[in-house]
Amino acid sequence: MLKKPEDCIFFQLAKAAQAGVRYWTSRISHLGVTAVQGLVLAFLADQDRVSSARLGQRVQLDSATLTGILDRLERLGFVKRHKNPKDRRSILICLTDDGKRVAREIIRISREANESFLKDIPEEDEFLFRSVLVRLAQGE
Amino acid sequence: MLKKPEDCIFFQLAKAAQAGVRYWTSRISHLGVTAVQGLVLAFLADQDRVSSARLGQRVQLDSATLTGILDRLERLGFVKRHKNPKDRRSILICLTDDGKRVAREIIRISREANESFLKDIPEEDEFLFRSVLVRLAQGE
DNA sequence: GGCTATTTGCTTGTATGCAAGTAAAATCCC
DNA sequence: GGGATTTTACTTGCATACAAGCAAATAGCC
Repeated sequence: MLKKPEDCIFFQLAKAAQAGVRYWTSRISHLGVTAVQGLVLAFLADQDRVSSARLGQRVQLDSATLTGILDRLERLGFVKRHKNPKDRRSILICLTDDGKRVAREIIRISREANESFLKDIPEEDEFLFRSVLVRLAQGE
Repeated sequence: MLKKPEDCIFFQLAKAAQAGVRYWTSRISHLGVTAVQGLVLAFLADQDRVSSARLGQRVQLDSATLTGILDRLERLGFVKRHKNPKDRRSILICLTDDGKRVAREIIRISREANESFLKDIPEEDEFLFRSVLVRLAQGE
């Protein structure tokens, strides 16, 4: 922390991310899903019938965490676990029809939500900001 | 999400913050504290003998969350809850001698950790990046 | 073929976050 | 002065995160 603890990058990152989760949650909670559940549905809409391991790599979620999230998405009726005939260890995560509908709506909402969350950030700063985020996320 | 879910700002923020927490954790875990516990100790080193409410405002932590964190810091012997003679509802959070030692060490580590976490980010980009983080964190 | 190492999804235990609600104490307002 | 409102710290319940470890299944290697 330079002069104050508030200057610590880990604090600043955590609080900005929390603000993002709060905002994103407020935009999709009426669909009955949480922020993370909504992101997982969006990833599944982009690539369906994937193994839990592959989905976890894509969403960058621990297998322990993902198991719980899939449990809840399955209980909500948005997702189903299917057997993988090619590999009896793995499962194939599939969106249900309901899941597909909700996922499409989430993707629609996300466009507007991204824009309005960043409305006070000049366009030319946004590109740099996002690229730093991605660089830091990869960073190790 | 523009073309891909990975482009969603809420996803990018969350993953960058997670990487930050992982890095920060790896730097201070030998002291026996978690990432958040370490930040709370740093805030207490900056301002000791504060009420839980005031500390919560400063660290931007929910009172429910802070209660648990203080429980664990107290169990570790780094913090003590004292009565506030001026207001019997509130408590004064105080660093113990051990807590002060650890907090000083954490602050020392944080300088190097901030620098090395951001080592691939050009200086001129860092200022803009941090200012956007702070703006988004306040944003509502 | 058969033994070993790896992969896969899961469980358990701990630590945040946050919504909702509580009891005690202080404050407001007439 | 005293009732209504607000503040304070806490509790409960749920949803991530992640370390550690498990059993079943597959892949690698001799």
